[in-house]
Amino acid sequence: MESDSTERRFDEIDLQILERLESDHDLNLSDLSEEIGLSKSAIHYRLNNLKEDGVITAISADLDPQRFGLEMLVITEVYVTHESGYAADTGEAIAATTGVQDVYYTMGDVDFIVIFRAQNRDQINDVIAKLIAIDGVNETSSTFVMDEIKSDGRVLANMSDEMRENVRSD
Amino acid sequence: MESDSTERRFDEIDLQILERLESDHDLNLSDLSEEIGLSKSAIHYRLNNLKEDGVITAISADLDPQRFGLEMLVITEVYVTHESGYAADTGEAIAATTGVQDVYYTMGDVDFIVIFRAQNRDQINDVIAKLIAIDGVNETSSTFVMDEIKSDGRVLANMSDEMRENVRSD
DNA sequence: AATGAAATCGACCAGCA
DNA sequence: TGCTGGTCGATTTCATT
Repeated sequence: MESDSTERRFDEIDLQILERLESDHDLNLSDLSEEIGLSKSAIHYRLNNLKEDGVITAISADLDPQRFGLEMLVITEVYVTHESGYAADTGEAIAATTGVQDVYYTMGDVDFIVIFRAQNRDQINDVIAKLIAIDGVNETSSTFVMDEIKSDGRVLANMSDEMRENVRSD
Repeated sequence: MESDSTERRFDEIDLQILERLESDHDLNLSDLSEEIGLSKSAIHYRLNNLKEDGVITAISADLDPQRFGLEMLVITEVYVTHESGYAADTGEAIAATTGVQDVYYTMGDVDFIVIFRAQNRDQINDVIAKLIAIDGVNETSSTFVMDEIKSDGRVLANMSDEMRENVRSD
């Protein structure tokens, strides 16, 4: 599983395989083989390369948060105190807070944007209290998400034609 | 693949299976079988139920955005005009914008929070221009993400012990 | 809901272009 | 390096409890 995390290029076959598997990995290698017009072994060979190369970071099961009672999604802006220099430690502490899903270190006014899920209001308060207690955190401002209109971490599925062209080898 | 999207409860075995597969589905059913102390068929049986029940929404390949040159992540706040009533149409239009990954309809000051990736500054400008052009959109304010400290959509992995207890059937 | 046996599918290998 | 066909091992399915 090697990965140097730099951009690379893909031929149309790799892009087709990736696009398909990014949406649904529960498939017949035989079907894919026919659709693309390449033997099963060849697809398997390409898949192995894509995994070793770190393009595919994992095969994972996607779970529905609703079925676990996680009906609330909160986006919190975190401001750090001016005195603290680079806020790397603060960022790590935020990321280590139980329940926190995403932590982004941002440019500009706000220092961190934090996203987390909760089953009820008490849990929301708990997380915010933990964030405020972190060394270097000065202030927080939370927004409640009323509707998750789109939440789609897929990479290729969200790429425009132009973006796709930029990674094509042909 | 039935799903009524309501909360349900899980026994410890289901939770163990889900926790494992959420992180890595490149599994060895035999290993899982030994770890958990249940026959391979039984685990497969439970897996089928979890899929049909909509708890597992998909098995998918996770791709590294960096390898596709998507080195920039942007978070944009979108404000709608006061005249437009419920902003459902506006939300759908935002979600349909090419490149956009997440769209959240939020309470309070800001109306939508939009997250998208780009390969270069031109693409960022393109997306923002498209957002402003949408009917009902009044103003946008974008923040550049300098460091993606944590970005982990896994559900069970981010649940606290308390949250986990709340969905346990035992 | 779980089991074991039978059918099916994916992983790997040696060889080839 | 990328692909093929075949073999072995693993998984999915099914009848049965």
